[in-house]
Amino acid sequence: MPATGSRRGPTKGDQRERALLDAARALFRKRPISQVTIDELANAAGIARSGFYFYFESKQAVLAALCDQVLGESDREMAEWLASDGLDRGALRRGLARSLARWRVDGGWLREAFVAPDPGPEILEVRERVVADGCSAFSQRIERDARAGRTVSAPPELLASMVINLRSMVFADVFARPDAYVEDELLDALSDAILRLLYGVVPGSDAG
Amino acid sequence: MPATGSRRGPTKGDQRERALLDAARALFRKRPISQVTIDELANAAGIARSGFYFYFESKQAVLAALCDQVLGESDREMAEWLASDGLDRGALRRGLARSLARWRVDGGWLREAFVAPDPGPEILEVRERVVADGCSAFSQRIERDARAGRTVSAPPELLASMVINLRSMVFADVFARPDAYVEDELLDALSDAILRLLYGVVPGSDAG
DNA sequence: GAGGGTTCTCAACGCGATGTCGAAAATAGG
DNA sequence: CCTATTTTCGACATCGCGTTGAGAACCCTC
Repeated sequence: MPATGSRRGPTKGDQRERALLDAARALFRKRPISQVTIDELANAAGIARSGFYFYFESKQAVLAALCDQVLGESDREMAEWLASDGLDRGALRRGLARSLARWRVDGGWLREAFVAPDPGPEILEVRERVVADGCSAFSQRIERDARAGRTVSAPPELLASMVINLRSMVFADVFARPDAYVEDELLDALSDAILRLLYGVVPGSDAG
Repeated sequence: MPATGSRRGPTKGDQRERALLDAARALFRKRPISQVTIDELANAAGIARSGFYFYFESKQAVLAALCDQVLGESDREMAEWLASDGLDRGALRRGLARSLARWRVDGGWLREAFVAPDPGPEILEVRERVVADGCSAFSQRIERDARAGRTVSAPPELLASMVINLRSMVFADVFARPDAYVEDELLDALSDAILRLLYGVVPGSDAG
């Protein structure tokens, strides 16, 4: 099997690997992943098509690597709220804002990667890891709330996956129709919706 | 361009078109759409690969026709709740149950079709129509509630899309991991979540 | 600055899926 | 039975993927 990649110091090959990753990110931002051929990906990185396979096994593998990269960056987006106490709508809203900013840039292909019909094993692995991590982080927050006496009427894992999915889908929709929403209003509505979903009411709001 | 299909009376060709559609549905239930080749699709319907093109222009076209078919059947799932008055958790839950039953069978490929990265124009058209219809139906229900004095704190269209997406994602998850949920509990939790999302509280529940 | 191992590059090949064409077979009508 | 339309299929051309094996570039060490 090829695609062992380079192992020694940061030689020429590492530059190429980066170049491929960068080229891929740029291309995926412009066009559906399935329409980007390995040929043009390689060309964009300055090598021939067959050279591509020295670095990656397939387009899926590039995608997985790219996801890893981006998702690593995104880990801290919601950290503030996850660590916070009480409902803390402010922290939640800030986290959502950070998350939305990322979606605005890389949302398209990220969504493609994560929602793809038949992802290769590499993607599947990244996907499962990320979903599991996200759900467990949210679950913990929710369980903590439950112990603190806040009302939570469904299994925390289910609520966690609902919140995560809700966020993703709304952001995906924003990405698809950028002009349909005003960012501030959207963030307000989404924050409220999540708090309502989790706890039934929003402090300072008119629910009752 | 081929694929004009048969136009005269219900001759032999119409049977074949149906056979193709049926074969496609059966195959798509078993395997990711992208892995189903036109060759095996045609064979399953009893004709040679090249004969396929007499009936459809591409696999995408078959998929679009199939979506049309299924989505027509599904229109009435949530009708009861949409027409009902007040919170009517029972009607909501029944609608969700019906919807879930369909997802259990056709959810996989439907999701693939609707969530696909770069759908052909045919799919795109069906998709947009369905999403628009669904959102507007839900929006109307929500607006009616708002007028009736029930508290709704976000734009109805946004809430509608949240509810629809929430349902889809939860069902998609059920489809992916059938054993992770108990149907009754799931439906309870989802009904409550939706009511909470929309109105903040659930009648007879412990929110407050 | 020659040798030798590793790292990197690429042209050529084989494969499988798609879509097109034109000729032939089935079918229906007169 | 003869003819026109509908339906079927084999052969071809194309495109993208992944592999292979030969060799160029690089980087050490002596």
